[in-house]
Parts: sequence; structure tokens; C-alpha cells
Amino acid sequence: MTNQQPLIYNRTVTTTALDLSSAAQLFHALSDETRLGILEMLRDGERCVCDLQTDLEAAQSRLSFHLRVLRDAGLVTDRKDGRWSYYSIAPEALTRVHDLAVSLQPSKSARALARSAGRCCG
Amino acid sequence: MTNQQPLIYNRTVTTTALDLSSAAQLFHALSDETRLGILEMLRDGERCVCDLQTDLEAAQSRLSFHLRVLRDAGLVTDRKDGRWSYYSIAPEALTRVHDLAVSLQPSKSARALARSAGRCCG
DNA sequence: CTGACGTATCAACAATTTTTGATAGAGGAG
DNA sequence: CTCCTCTATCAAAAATTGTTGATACGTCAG
Repeated sequence: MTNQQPLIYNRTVTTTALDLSSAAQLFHALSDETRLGILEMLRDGERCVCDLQTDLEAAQSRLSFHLRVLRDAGLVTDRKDGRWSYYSIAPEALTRVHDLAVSLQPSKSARALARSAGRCCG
Repeated sequence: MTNQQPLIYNRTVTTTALDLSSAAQLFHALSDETRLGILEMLRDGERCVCDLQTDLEAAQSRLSFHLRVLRDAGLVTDRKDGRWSYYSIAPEALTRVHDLAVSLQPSKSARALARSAGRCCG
């Protein structure tokens, strides 16, 4: 259950209400400097934890923690080879971030009213 | 200082190392369901806090808190009219999210090695 | 086998974020 | 004015997240 991979989303932007929960999870995974640093490193290709450990000067268990957050959010995948674990970026997840940004943009039909009504609400 | 607005970033994606700190702040603002719900509502145009309060069934001070997080991250702007505060989406911030997603994608020169070297690190 | 290495996980603690309820101030209605 | 509405802010409490050090397990070298 903890190893469960999140769904892979379709390329097409669903116009239906976004899944706030999984969107939040995705953004949360990106909301930490250490994790962004990891992703930045992984841009050049897969890396083992020990590599990251060296370059980011982070304790092993700390890295392990952040890698798991990234993996749970679907942002990275891992592969084991011998005693090493190699992590790489899952580009689909970034595509999804991209799509979310698009789908949060104001709609064309932005209702230019709001204050025309004397009373605001209730 | 607390009311300080974040920088507006250029449209062009800088290839230089991203500013991890402000990127993290931006993603953090998006990492909460309530805040995503707010943004979703604001897609249709500006809204006063009391509107959001009604539709999101959230306490006023809670909303105020989240709106501030969004504003500090540059995701929304606010405008006062009489006793109402109207919030709207700041599309540039979403563009920046978009750009960040792009700039985190794996580089072309993904070094397809990593395991070709017998030893991993050290 | 044995011992060192690479990594994941866990529990305890620290730090940060979010919620809640109370208070205060600005603006408008009467 | 005075009272009510809308909103921001604050402090305290609750919840969540991140860090650290210890432990465990698989794998490989010797």
C-alpha cells in the first residue's frame, strides 16, 4: 500500500473539476527545496542515492525520506541494481503539473461583475 | 515585510539554476486543497472573501489565512472596495508554474550511464 | 562465511503549518 | 454618532511535516 504508484493521468486536460487531493499532493512534493534540488540533479539522468547524498550534502535517511515523497507523488521512479537504488524523473508527472497550471488559469468567461450587485453576498 | 510582494518573473525560462526557494514557496501555496479550491473558484473572476466563505464553507479567519498564503506567493491579487476585499488570480504566477514544470523536465543530454561505471560513487 | 556498503524504515524529537476563537479596525447604513 | 458588516490579525492549540540517529536487510567483495 505504501509502495502504491499514483495513477498516470491522460495527456488531455480534463475540464472537469480537478482532483484537488492528488493535485495538492503533487504540488506538496514540489514544495521543498531539498526535493527540488533532487529533481534538478535528476534532470541529467538517473542517480543513485549515494550520488545525491554527496552532491546535496544531505544525510542518507533524510534523502530517503524526500525520495519517498517524490516517489509517492509520482515525480520519480526508482530502479534497483545490486545494492544501489537509482532514481529518475517521471516526466509525465511534470506534464501533469504543466496541465494543472493551465487548468487553473482564469476562464474566458470571467464574470466581470461582483460589485455591480449592491449587496455582496448572503 | 510581511506584505511584501514577490518578484514578477520574466516569461522566458531561465536556463540558469532555478531559484529553489521561491519555487518552493510557489508550489507550497498550491499544495493545499483549500487553496486550490479558492483558485478554482477564482477562475471565473474575482470574488470577495464572503463569497468564498459561503461556497467553500470555511471559517473566515481560515480563509483569510489561506488567501494570504496565496497572495504572498503571488498567485492572487486583492483589491479593496468599501468594506469588501476582492481577490483574483494572477495569471503570471501560473505561467511561472508552467515554466517551472518545463524547466524540471529531464535534459536532452540525459547521461545514459550511471551504471556503466562499475563503482557508483566515492 | 564474514564484514563492509547502500538503502529503507522507524521512533523520537524539532520545526512548521493549519485551525480556531477572540479581538480590532475600516466603512457604510440609519 | 452608533451599530453592524467584512475582513485582517493574533495567540493558543492541533496537526502535519521534516530531521536525526539507530537499526535492519539485501548485496557484494574477499
